[in-house]
Amino acid sequence: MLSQVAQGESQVHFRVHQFLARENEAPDAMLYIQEGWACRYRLLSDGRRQITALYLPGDYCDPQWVLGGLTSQPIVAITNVRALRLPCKPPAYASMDGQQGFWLSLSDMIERQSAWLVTLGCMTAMERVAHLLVELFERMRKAGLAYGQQCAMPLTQIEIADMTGLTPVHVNRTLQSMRAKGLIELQSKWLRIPELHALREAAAMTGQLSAI
Amino acid sequence: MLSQVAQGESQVHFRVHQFLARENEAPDAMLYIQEGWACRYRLLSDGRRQITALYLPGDYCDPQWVLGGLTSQPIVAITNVRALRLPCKPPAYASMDGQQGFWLSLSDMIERQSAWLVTLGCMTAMERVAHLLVELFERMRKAGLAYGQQCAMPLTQIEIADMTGLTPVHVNRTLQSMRAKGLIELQSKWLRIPELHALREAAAMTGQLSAI
DNA sequence: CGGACTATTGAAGACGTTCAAGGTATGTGG
DNA sequence: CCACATACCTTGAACGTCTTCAATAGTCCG
Repeated sequence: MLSQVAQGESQVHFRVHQFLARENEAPDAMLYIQEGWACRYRLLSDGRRQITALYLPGDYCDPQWVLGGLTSQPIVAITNVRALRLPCKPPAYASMDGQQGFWLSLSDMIERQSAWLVTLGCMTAMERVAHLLVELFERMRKAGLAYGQQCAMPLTQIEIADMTGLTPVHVNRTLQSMRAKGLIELQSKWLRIPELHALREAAAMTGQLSAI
Repeated sequence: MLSQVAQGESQVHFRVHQFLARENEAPDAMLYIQEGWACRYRLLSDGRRQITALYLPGDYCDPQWVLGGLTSQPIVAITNVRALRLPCKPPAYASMDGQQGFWLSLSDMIERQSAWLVTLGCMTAMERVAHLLVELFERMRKAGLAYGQQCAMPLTQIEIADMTGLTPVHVNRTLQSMRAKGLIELQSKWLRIPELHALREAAAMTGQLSAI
């Protein structure tokens, strides 16, 4: 979408576990992720954590910032991240006219969030993990980062647990069960999906349109 | 916010269980809810249902429609609904300049959705139900529809179950447990919260800012 | 009054959690 | 290059929360 560094834009880098944004900040710029993964999350006082959004290459971070207000949740790098800094003075929606891609991005984020409400509210462990892996694969493919049936998958099982609302132990057992069924091959941060159709079925995503 | 019927606007009414919107429609107008409750939901092929948004008086239905695209989820009336029809031709963001209230509304909706991801991903049954009741009460109060410690609460236990990701049976037991602890009084569609502070604590909402 | 939906209660069972321990990678510094 | 530390993954056993199934009682409305 953005192929070169234009006026006011600059490249920034973040290392694993480094914050792209902290809580209650007034963001002055959005980030266009070029490489690496990041996530937004909420931490409860007793240590429970829920990841509420994932940012992959090609994503804006965070689209909702243009609506104004403070950042309500921190965003942290899951891998090393390279991004483009896009200055914006919220509420900056006026200046976004014609940036179809950006509004689509906001719309997509809301849509994904809705889909995750359904997943967390209705689905079994297997369906949740399957849903996550399908979503990741299809987003990576859309970003041109899938190679045949494979793509990078840098999430740890703890991070998968914090996304799916499960415990790390149960995520482990669920992944093994999926491996045993031949639904996925997952090792050394690399995911292969022999039959996407089968995995989508296991995710109760039949009938839903693919993200492609 | 809107006190009279202006150009192009018109009042519309919906009865309980009537659709405000169906799936895969191209919405040509937003609705500004004046009276009554409605909800957006997703239904799975095997009957599981997740309510993904609640629309109360003073809410726009649905803010994300201005971002364009088709409606991805149906919206149905929970009670009789009176609303104002606000024509808009998406993408209509350009014409929304200066409508601060509207953008705030979109921002609030995204914020609430994030909060519900946390609730569904991390919280116990008691915390989920408490969270829902606190949120409803504070939204009703904001709309000027709370009277002291009380407000209307037209949701059935089945609808509470579909919001919280629990079974109706367990919602029933949870509500009784909350009544036994003196956290709520709930009967004939009317909610009273003796000590909001205590209920917020039961909802693990301590430290979070009130919606007021 | 009758029918449909909603609320309540009990008992049994499943899915996921918790606790605990051991094993395997990964990276860093000496 | 090896030693060590840290983080991540894997496995087992016991437990708990929530579900499921089923039956009864209450409420609303034509």
